[in-house]
Amino acid sequence: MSVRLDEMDRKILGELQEDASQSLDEIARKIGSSKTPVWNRIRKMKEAGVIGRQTVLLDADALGLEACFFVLIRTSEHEADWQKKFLRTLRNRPEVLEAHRLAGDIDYILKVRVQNARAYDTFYQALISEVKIYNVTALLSMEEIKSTTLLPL
Amino acid sequence: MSVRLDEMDRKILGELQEDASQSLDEIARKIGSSKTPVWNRIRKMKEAGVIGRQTVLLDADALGLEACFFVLIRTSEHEADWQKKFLRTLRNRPEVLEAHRLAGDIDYILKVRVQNARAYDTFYQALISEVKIYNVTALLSMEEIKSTTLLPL
DNA sequence: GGAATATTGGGAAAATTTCCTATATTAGAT
DNA sequence: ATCTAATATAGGAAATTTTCCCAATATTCC
Repeated sequence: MSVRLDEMDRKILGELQEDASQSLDEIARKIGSSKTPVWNRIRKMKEAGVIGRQTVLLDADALGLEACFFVLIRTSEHEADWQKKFLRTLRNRPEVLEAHRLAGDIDYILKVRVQNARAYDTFYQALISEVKIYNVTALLSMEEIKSTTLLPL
Repeated sequence: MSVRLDEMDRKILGELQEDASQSLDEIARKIGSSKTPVWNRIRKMKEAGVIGRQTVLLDADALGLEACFFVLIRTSEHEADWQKKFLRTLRNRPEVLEAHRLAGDIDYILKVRVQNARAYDTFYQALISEVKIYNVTALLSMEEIKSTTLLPL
């Protein structure tokens, strides 16, 4: 299930992160190998779950999703039932791109992408009507300085 | 440069987001079309920038990046020079996966992925030594409830 | 309604993936 | 150090896929 990654594996991951549409021959040439090792290693890393979904990154603005909020949530409820319902709600809402349970003062942080402030308010109203929340602070992004899926290798 | 997206475009984008390794024939079959329209539309949306990078999502834990922090930053400096340097610093640091300039009380939010708390501290020390920052709060993620690159269509 | 324009479906060449086989390399045991 | 076993590699061939062309169909605009 797990794999020990060597230098070549990491180079392959780097190339795939950078551009997953490259041919095996191209990747092999760049890292100084041939297509078979590249292919075998990719297959193994997929099996092991190191490599997950192959996807395409879309331009949110072009799709009309021009507003991005970070939402800080405090709750008074900490029972299992409440949490389960809360998680289900978040997972069902496609505008929630990220959700983390935090250590400390603030219990959860969300990243939410919507068309505009009005759409955020609609989301917010729906959220607080579904689950009881003690305190919410929304941080509005004015500028996306950086946004990458590339993990450091 | 810009494209008006119709229903078929959105279906194609949905399929590509879901699994960018699908063949054109497969996508065409799913959305009830044939490979040529799918191919032409993808090409146009790439040219228009609606479709960006094709990538592979890696398992951060498998790569040893087990700690995720959200960093809230307040600064007293708002001159162009300071900001330029700050942005450059963030873009050069691969552990910074997201950075947004915010409206309101808090000036910036970062998402930072590192090996562990010690590595975060190293990053933090490097950051504050490079640029003057008034106040920093780090929120430690205990659990990634949701993390998706799939934009709602 | 008819001409102009754009889009579609199918096909063929080029490129790529997938997998096989033979060779080379590494690791372990004596 | 040397042999053996296990593993990884390079190259090649079949199957699949991409890329692009063309004729046919559908759509738009007078």
